[in-house]
Amino acid sequence: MDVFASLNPPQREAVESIDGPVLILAGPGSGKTRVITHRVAYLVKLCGINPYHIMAVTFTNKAAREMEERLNLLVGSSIKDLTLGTFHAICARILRRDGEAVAVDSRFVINDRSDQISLIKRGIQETGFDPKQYVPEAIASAISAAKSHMLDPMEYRETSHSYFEEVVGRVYEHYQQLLKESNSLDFDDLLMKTVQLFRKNPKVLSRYQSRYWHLLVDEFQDTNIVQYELIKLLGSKYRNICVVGDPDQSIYSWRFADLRNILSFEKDYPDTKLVLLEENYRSTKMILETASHIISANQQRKSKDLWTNNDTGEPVAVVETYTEQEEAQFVVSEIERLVDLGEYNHGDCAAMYRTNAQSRALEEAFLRYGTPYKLVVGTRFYERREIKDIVAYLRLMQNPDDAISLFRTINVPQRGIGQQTQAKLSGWAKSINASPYQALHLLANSETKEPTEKPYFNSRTSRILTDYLKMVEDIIARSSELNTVELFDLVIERSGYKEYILSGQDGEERWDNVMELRTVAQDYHYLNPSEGLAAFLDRVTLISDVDGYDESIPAVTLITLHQAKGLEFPVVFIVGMEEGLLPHIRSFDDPAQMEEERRLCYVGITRAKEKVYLVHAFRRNLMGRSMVGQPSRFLSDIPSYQTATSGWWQEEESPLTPSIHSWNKVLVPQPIEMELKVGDHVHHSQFGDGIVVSYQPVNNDAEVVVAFNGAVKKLLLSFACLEKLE
DNA sequence: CGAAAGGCTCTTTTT
DNA sequence: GAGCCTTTCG
Repeated sequence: MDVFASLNPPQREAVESIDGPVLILAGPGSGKTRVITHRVAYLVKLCGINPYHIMAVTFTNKAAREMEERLNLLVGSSIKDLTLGTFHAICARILRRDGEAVAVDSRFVINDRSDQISLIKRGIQETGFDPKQYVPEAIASAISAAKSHMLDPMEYRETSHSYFEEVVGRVYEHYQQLLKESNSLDFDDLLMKTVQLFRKNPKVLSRYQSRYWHLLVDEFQDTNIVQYELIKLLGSKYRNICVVGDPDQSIYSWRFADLRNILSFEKDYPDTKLVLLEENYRSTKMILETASHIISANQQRKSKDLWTNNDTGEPVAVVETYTEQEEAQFVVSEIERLVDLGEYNHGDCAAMYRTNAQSRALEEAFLRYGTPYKLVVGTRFYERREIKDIVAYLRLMQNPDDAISLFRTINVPQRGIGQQTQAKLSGWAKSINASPYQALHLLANSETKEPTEKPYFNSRTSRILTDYLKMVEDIIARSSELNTVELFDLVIERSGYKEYILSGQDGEERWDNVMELRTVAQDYHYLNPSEGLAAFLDRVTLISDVDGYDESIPAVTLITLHQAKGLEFPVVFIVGMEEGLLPHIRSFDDPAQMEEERRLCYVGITRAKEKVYLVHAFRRNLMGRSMVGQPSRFLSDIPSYQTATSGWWQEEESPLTPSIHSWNKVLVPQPIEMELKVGDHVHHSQFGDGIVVSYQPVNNDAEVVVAFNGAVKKLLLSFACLEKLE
């Protein structure tokens, strides 16, 4: 094997610079993935380093799996000793092994986002606040921010300055208590506890430091401070740290990823070797230039010179449709046209959007025309009710103190344990400082206790509770001798879940989902019982969205722009190119967030190899209401010579093809019935009330500048749907 | 005391 | 349009 064949000089340098810190800034399509895999292959094959001494961190499990497959081809099976995975997965493994030193019980379960929200909601209530006044999501986000900056509740409260932060601090403290009681960790804990473990236990740290001679981190622009600290700690012995990233593709700041990590890296490691990968092998010149124009408008950015030897290609198509339905129809009919021409097949095409809600209109159009598509819904499989139910049962077997899972399973199938009973049980458990499981145990087994200490349950309820407890205890008793699949089957059998789910709505489909989960469990049947169960549960919780994405299926990909990072397609449609959607309205008042929206757009366009369509609709249904939107500001950053606003993409008339207009031409010329003058009060459906600041007749239309509350907008009279207020 | 039906709010992106 | 919460009915 020649590890270097077909690497260009900077790629080769990135692969060969194995002594000391390396920062690789890799533009889109610059062969970043190849560099990383070849670097590992180089270390193992040519430098003779045992994969046991290498850690490679990827952004998704899917990326890890792909790297493993490629390395298997390049290096062979010895690669199984490589430490490979996401930060979260790697930390979970470390904590299962060594977490005791920071009071983490090795049987901990991991709470996903929705578990986290429900626990925080309980935290808000039990701290004496009102979850309606303090939105759990907002508190969750603040707590996550604190953890991402490694602040424990005490430290957080020392730094808090507002009343809201005071509330967050109190909830945070109590939330940690709840996590502890239920022996569970949230995503942020996995990272933070691992850092704490290393900081407080030099011996443990030293063991890991000695093990990892080489560290690699992909998607470094999307790491947060804790992750940075983790790498810094792990790498401080050998200092062979290689990080790869692209600041222009940083799109996770809302998850507290911090671009400053790249700056910190060069500061913390002054001897860093910097490698720039600037040759793009993916896209046409037109596409690359269009993307560059869009990203160049960002202020907070180092400019770089991306170039390609690829063909010039076609201009990017900018398309306006009348509604979102027409938008979806355009995407479908255009794909069918390309397929009919024999130029592409369905699997070459992807439709990308800013928000998940946008997938609906697309899906409907694909279904209606029978065009095959695949919707990337990795995590949503695991968010399904039936899946969460079964996972909750299995979590309970690993960790019966897990209150979330206990209350999720206690009345599913319905046993007659309603909210009242659950609240009583929960309250009593809390009052005696026990988990609900322990409380049930006391209830069932200790007749010696004072009767007043126990809550009163009528005989029927008592019996049901005892039966439930007995079922859980029985399964736990047998769990040590059952592999993951056997345990899975036992849970289904003893809980009566099959009959329950089959008798309900969409029973067959839901049962199929349960069986699909079972096939995942089969992957772990060869491990010993406790190890297998833990690994299975970690996997289903730490699953990332794109993990279930299968590129080999010959169908059109429907995907969010965030999920699309790291993928590539010959043909890319970006839909919803409108103000308020891309850029999203929530970024309007924050320039930094606006720049991130722009990067998101950049990520989308640079996924394309040959064709890009930027599509926007004149009106769109948002929350039931039909709204009129303006074309995205990003469209105006593309020089007109690089866009085709009509023509080339629809040489043949297709019966499906909707009427298409260019966004910068008049769409639906309407007679102007309204005369406005400076100073008039007007109403706009999106921006509210405002005052006309200027009025400029243009052809048959007029440009009106209106000062709305907080924003000054330039509008075209015929499209703005302004109402004159008297 | 539990299950089903209607009214309310809020809509970004996700390990 | 959906999920969550509250109310109402059995």
